[in-house]
Amino acid sequence: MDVLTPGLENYLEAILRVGLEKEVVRVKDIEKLLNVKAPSIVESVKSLAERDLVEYERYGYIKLTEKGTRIAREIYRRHKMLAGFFNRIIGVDLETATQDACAIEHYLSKKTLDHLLKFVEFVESHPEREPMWLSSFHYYVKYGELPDYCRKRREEVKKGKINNGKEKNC
Amino acid sequence: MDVLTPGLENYLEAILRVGLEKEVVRVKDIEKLLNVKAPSIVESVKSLAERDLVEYERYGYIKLTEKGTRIAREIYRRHKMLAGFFNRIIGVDLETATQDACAIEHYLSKKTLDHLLKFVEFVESHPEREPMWLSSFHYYVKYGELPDYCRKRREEVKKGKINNGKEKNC
DNA sequence: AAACTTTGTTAGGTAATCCTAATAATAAAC
DNA sequence: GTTTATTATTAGGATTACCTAACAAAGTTT
Repeated sequence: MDVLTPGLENYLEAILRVGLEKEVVRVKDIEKLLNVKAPSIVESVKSLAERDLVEYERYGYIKLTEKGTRIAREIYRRHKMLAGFFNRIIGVDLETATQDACAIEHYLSKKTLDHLLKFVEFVESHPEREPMWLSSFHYYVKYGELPDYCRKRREEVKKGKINNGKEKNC
Repeated sequence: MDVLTPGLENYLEAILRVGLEKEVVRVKDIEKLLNVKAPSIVESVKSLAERDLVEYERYGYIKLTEKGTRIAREIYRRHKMLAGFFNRIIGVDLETATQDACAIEHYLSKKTLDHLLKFVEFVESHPEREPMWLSSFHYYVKYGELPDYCRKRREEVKKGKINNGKEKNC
């Protein structure tokens, strides 16, 4: 089950991410990516090596094993999903979204992660254009009020002119 | 600033929550609520007392100070918002939603929390009935496919019969 | 009020993550 | 091929947040 602590998950993910950009992964790369000092990294990489998730020899490169790669990809998928959710749906800037995804990605239950993933898929199932309600939400966040076409519609609903009950938030 | 560690935030919140249900708050109440052994609680309550967030004397009751109450309420608001988001919007059962809210509530940035709150408000701004797209999403999560009326509509869009570009996910 | 039960405290310990300072290995430059 | 610079490791410590076991106080029963 969940043998991996949040910290170790984070290192595993970082190793994968560095590996996507560079030929080889070294301690200093992780140092930069995670803003963590070298000794912490060495310690954690050793721990990952004990679990057969990475191969590592003193002063050498850090390489994910097959098992490590599999798990790291899983974690990274989670990360991207969460960051995308915060950024594209909730409307937070990418940097904050990424940071917050990092902060919570190791703590959510499988079930919630699954539902969130489905939510993102659902919302973005037609990626050519975002759903109307979502645009409306982004407008709401930005300007603090529902956009014009919504207000108008609401007035009408209020006056009883429209009430098909099929639309919410506009 | 964020002087409060995640753990302490959690105890503060727990004290508030117990206080909402019972006249007085004691160590054993927190013990039950958080599933944590007494010594951990005593330790943390002492720490909260040092910060003037609670009043506490050995073998006595635990009482939030004014400042403590203010902060605890803030934290609890966050908690409820997140649990509600997971439960009512993302569609996770209440127990899981609550658990996951607990797990992440101390780690999210102010910005993201703010956007999430707005999102919940936005979605539930007409609480009499949930938005159509949300019902559609819940159906999607449950049955793995878009509900009938959506599929039908999609077919029509595909055939070029409809394409007003104003609707997504149905 | 003595005995028992419940509750709270202290002391001491563990695990996960981080750190600094000192040391060692490797790589680069002269 | 020494010297220098970069990079990695070890040793030792701090913090947070838990725990168990032993003890102490408060509350309850008879």
